[in-house]
Amino acid sequence: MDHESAVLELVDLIPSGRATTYGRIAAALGSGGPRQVAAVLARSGGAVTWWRVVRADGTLPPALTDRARPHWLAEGTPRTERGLDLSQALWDPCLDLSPAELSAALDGMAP
DNA sequence: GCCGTGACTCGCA
DNA sequence: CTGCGAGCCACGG
Repeated sequence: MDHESAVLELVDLIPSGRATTYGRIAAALGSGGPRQVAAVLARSGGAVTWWRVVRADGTLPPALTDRARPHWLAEGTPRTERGLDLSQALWDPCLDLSPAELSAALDGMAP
């Protein structure tokens, strides 16, 4: 299990209609930082549900917001004008994921 | 193995 | 409210 796969796997576990941030994922992994999560998603090229991962303020760069909006609408994700309403949509792996699921996704990455 | 890069974050002006 | 700067660290060259 490497860091990259763990990121992709964790992103894949985000429930429909919810979202999390680059930072929360990084925190759940216990290693790397937000930029690494972003780098992995960028490289994955749409092979995962990347639209459920947003910045700490609930927005994405404009180009990505345009592509993500249809998904948010289809999934009923709580939105604001600029992006997502994280006070309602936020899904934190550490809190909303069962320990078993979390450890399965990390597969021994976090201490 | 060193080096530039970036879909980030946070504090401060 | 907006903007800037420094810290961040795995990935690919």
